[in-house]
Amino acid sequence: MDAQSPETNPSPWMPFESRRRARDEKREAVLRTAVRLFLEQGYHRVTLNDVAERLNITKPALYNYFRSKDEILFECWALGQEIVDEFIAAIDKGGGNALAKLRKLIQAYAEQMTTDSGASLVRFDARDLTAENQKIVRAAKKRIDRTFRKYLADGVADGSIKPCDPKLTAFAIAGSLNWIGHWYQRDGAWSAEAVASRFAAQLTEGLAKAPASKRGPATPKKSRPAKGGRK
Amino acid sequence: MDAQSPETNPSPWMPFESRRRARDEKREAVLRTAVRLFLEQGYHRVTLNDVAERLNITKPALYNYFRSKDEILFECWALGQEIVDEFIAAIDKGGGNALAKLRKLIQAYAEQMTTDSGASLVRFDARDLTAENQKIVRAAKKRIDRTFRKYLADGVADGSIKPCDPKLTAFAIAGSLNWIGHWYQRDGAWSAEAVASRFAAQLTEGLAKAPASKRGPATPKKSRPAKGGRK
DNA sequence: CCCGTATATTACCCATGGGTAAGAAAAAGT
DNA sequence: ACTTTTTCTTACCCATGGGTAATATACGGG
Repeated sequence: MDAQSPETNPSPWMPFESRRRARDEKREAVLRTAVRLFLEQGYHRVTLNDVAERLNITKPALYNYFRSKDEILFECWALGQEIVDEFIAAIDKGGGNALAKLRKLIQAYAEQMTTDSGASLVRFDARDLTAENQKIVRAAKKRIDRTFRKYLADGVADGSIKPCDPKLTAFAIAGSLNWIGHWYQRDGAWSAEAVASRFAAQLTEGLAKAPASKRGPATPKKSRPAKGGRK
Repeated sequence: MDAQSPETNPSPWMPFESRRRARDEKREAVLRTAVRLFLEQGYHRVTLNDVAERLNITKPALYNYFRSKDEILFECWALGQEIVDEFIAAIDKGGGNALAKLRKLIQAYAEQMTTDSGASLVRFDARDLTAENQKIVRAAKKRIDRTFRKYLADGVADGSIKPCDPKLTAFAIAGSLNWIGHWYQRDGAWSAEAVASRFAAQLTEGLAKAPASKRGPATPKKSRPAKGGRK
């Protein structure tokens, strides 16, 4: 993930300097700044002046890139959702039985929750969007939910997961994962990958039918040299 | 806008009728209405006029009972927190080993999440409150978190729970439970108690050291472990 | 160097909604 | 009754902040 130095502005608008970056880069810079501010202070407490100020521009300049505040919010959300859709597609195409796919999904989703764009998926309020965009958000949430339920149901069917109610279990897992977006902070004791792998292990070990010996033994931290993040 | 919800018109201010209820009842009625509206539409989209209108009064009348909008929000939150504090105290005083207490806590907390006052604990944004009230909220959240972690740590210590990281596991459990406040709706297929007991079972069965038979905990020893881990 | 286009700024509009002032209308006290 | 206190209403204030208009500045091509 892009190194965004603390507190500094990665703004393409340097006060008195080359202001000639490509339009898309500026658009993205707006979104990165907006996401950060929305998460820090909450959408309703952040004004467009705040966003603009942090970018060394003025509010009306934002309207060259976006039509409204809620469109900015939506695009922020979309950035995060895009990533989720991508890894869902990748996992779905990949191999493994249902339980293995579920583990991958949990791992990827948990990691996503530790990022700004991931946290925005659960910490933004869809009701701040237009009716049309709310529909899009609802559809996306439904896609995620369906994926979790499908893996659970498939796992029960193929015997890799012990009988459970897919709907309720999906809610339980999603809740655990979404919550990461509320408490995780980069400067904490746990790396994103560490949190994700612990969650993947812990959330599935109660579900696996046979003693989960695929990769991580029941004892968590011995065999996995998962110290610093690879990648 | 729409007509009053047919079943729910607990307003002591009937249009042209007895307006003589006790002050505290009216205060509570304001809070019940406010909680409902805040949950339905979100704090920032609800105006005090909206709240007043649903109570058949006008906005300034609210200021006889509250000093500000954010005080109303805080009192709404406090109603829900009070209940949590009560059952935490009850469970803590009650019997059972750490695992049993954890189950009780999960059950009670899950049920609370299916109520308006419970959902408000996780769906309200503390940043809408004054700095002092934010401190109170943070302290309360910390109390809950400490309770979960304590039961987990005690359980690991007394052998009723298999080794795990109490902090991370507490987050996982709390996340599942808090999420209930986001998806549960009373008119769904599941009763609050049913959801709660399923969660209590499912979230702990992966933790229990011995295969948990339906009711009888594996080892109902007299274990009353040291309680003062830290304070 | 000039002109068209993209981009940014200054200055403004105005709906919204929290909050208040002043006084009417009930309750309660005497 | 009539006075006092509490409760509620009408009418208003005004800071906030999303959004716009008019205009200025930079940029790229001829």
